[in-house]
Amino acid sequence: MWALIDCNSFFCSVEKVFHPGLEGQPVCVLSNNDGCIVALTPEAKAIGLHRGDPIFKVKDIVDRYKVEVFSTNMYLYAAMSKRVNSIMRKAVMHVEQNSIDESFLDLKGYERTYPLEEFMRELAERIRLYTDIPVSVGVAPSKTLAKMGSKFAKKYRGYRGVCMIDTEEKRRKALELFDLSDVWGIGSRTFEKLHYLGIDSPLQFADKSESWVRAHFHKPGHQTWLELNGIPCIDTSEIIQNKNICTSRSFGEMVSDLPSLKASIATFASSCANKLRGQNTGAQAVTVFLMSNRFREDLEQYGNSVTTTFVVPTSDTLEITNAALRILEHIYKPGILYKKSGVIVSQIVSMNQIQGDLFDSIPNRPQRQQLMKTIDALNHRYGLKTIQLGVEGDSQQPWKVKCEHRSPNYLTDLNEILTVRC
DNA sequence: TCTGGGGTCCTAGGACCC
DNA sequence: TCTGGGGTCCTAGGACCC
Repeated sequence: MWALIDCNSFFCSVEKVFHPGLEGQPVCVLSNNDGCIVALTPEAKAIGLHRGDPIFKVKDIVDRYKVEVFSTNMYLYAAMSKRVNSIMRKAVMHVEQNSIDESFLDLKGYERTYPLEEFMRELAERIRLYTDIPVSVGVAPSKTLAKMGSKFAKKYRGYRGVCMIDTEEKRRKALELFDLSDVWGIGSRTFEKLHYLGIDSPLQFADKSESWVRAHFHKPGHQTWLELNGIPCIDTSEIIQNKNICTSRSFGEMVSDLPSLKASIATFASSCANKLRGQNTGAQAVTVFLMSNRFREDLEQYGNSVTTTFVVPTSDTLEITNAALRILEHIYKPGILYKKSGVIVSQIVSMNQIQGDLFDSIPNRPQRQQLMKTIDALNHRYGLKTIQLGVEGDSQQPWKVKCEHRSPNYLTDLNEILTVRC
C-alpha cells in the first residue's frame, strides 16, 4: 500500500503558522510579481476566489472580505517542507517527495505492525503537533488511488484526515464519486477526449477493457487506467536529480534596454550555476530566452531562444554567465518592450565524472573551482549575494519582481526570526 | 496599470547510418 | 509491374503535474 500525504493549502498554512490570528480567515498567497493567486484557504475559496485568478481582477472581493494577501516566499515554504518531510522519514523508511507539499510513503510491510489507518492518523497528528501544518492522507494500493483518497480526506471531515481505499467495494465507490477531471494524470485534453468517448466518471473509465484503452490512448492513459484498477505502475523513485534547471522571471516593469536585460540574464545565469554547484553537478548546455508581453496585443511581439554548448561540463558562474550574455547579445532586438527572460542549463552530469578536453578554453579549472568554493562559502556565511557579479546590477533594477507582502524568512535567516512578546 | 515558475514524460518525425 | 530493411540519435511539441 501507498500513502500520499498532502499538506492542506500548504503556502497559506505556512503563513498561518507565523500569523496565528488568521485561523478561520480567508488567506491567499500570490505568484511572483504579486500576479496571480497560487494558493488559497477554503475560506477564500468560499467567497469566490480561485487558484490562478489575476489578483487585480478580484480586487473588489479581496477588499470587501478583507482577505489577507501574501507575496510568495519560497525560502520559507521550502524550509517548512523540509521539516514536514523529516517527520515522515522518521516514521517510514521509504519516502518519495513528489512536490513541495506532498510525499508518497511506501507502506509495504507496515501493515504487519500497525493498522495502517491508525498509523497514518498518528503521523498526521504528529506533523500537526510539531509543525502546525495540517495534512490530508490517502492510503491505497496505487499512487493514483492514494491521491484520490487524500482528496476525499481533505473534503470530508468524517475521515479525520485519513481516507483508506483498501477494498474493492471502497475502490468502486471512490471511483464513482470522484471528479474525472481531478484524477491524477487526466488533464484538460484527456478529459475532453474521454467525454467525447462517452466517459464521464473514473469508474466508467476503469471498467473499460484493456484493449479499448490501448486502442484510444498511449502509455500515459494506459498507466492511469491500470492505477485506477488498483495495479500500481507509476514509479517515481528513480528521479534522483533534475535534467534541466531553469531560472526565469516576469519583470516588475517591462524593459527594452540591453544593460537591464544583461543584468537580468546575469542574475539568472549565476543562480543556475549556484544550483548546479549545490548538487555537485555541471551543465553542458545553456539556453537563454527573451519574451515580450503576450497580454499586450497593442505592442510588437517578439520572442527568441538560443542554446549553446560547453566543451567541458561546467558549474562556473563566470563561464555560464559569459556564455549566456553572448547569446543575449545575439538574440536581442532593440525597440521591443520585454516582459520576461530566463536561463536554462541542461545536459547535467555529476562533477565526479567530468571528461576533460585537450582544447579546453579554460586552462585553470582547478583554480576556478576553488574560486567558486570561496564565493559560495562567503555567501553562505554572510548572506546571499554578499559576493556577486557586477553585471548583475543592484537591487533597484526595474525588472526586479514586485513582492509587497512578503513574510520574513522566519526559518532560515537569524535576522528575520520571529519575535514573541510576552 | 496589472496576468507565475519550474518541472517531467512521451511521441512523431527528421536526419542520418550501413 | 517491380524501388530494402534495420537501426540510432535528436528535437519539437503535446500533455501533464504542482
